[in-house]
Amino acid sequence: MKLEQAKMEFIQTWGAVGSAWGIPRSMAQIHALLLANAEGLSTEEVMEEIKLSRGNVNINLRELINWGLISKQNKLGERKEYFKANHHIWEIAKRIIEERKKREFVPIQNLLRELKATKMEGNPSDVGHFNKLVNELDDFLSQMDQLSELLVKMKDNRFFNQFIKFLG
Amino acid sequence: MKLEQAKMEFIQTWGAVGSAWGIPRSMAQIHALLLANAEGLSTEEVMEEIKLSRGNVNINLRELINWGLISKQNKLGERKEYFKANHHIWEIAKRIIEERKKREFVPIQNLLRELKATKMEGNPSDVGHFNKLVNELDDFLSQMDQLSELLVKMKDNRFFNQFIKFLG
DNA sequence: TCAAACTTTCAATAATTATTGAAAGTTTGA
DNA sequence: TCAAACTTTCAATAATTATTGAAAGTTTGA
Repeated sequence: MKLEQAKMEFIQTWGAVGSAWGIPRSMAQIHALLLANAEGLSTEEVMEEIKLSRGNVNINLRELINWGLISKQNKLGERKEYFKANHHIWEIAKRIIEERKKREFVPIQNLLRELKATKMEGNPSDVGHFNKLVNELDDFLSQMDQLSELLVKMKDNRFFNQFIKFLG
Repeated sequence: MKLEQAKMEFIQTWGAVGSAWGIPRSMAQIHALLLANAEGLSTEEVMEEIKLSRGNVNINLRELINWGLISKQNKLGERKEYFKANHHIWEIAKRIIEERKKREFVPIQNLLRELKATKMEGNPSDVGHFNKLVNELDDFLSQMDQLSELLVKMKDNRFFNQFIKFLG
């Protein structure tokens, strides 16, 4: 199989999976493209490789920078900006976990904390059920939070491997 | 605060967070509503409480059943079907993890496995970089898979708590 | 067998989200 | 200071996804 072909498949799949989360397909595709290339690419090159408009590429490159998944590069004597992926898998995972936490955990945790602090009026047994739910969810989310902290502290597969082996 | 009001806030937030993943807002809202009620509700009641059309409620109730997050209930002497949430947090988490794995891990893992098995043609250093990426990603995803298996095996917060305390 | 009570389907539509591309903006070096 | 080389913005549009609601389908018990 030609390398180019393999890269394209990788980009397609990463894009599809990304959009199954809430990540825009183009953003995921651009990320995949940059991951697949050791060197940084320019906006033009990205546009060319995955057939996206200038605006789209510009916006999504910025977003990838915000996520901490890629960074700008300047080549000596060139004015053009190049974009290079962060290639350390654990770093990538860390960034993605953090971004998803922001969107998927924090809002619900904030609400739960608020609800816990509130005295409910209503049928006591219904109130009881609801408070139980709020408490259990909050506990659960705190646990997940702690787990993600642990994960984020790990630096590579090797450490993780031991950790898993130890528990399994 | 009135219980009803609190439930509504919970439903709203759960819906918003859900749609920040790939989960349809209505599906997440219906789930939240059923979680918040100890007893099962009928299609009519769900429609009434969160102002959704019959079709929408029907489809999303079915999807929640597919996810294993709710189940049908029949009340003695009544023809109507009632829908009741699974209220065990760890069960809920397990189902969600499994569904998300299907959508977010399996497709990329399949591709990676395929790519690993393929001999690439191209510039050796580019091929090297790409193969390294494929291998590292595959390793990483396997690890996450193992972690999720572990999580799913835990039955409640208490066990998880010890586990976390031990590691932290 | 029939009508009432219910559930399901699905084409049409609405809502949301992503994308385009041209125009405006910025930076650079001569 | 100016024009060339580049980046950014954003209104218009396209694409996708969710929702509606009426009609069709199914089940029940008399």
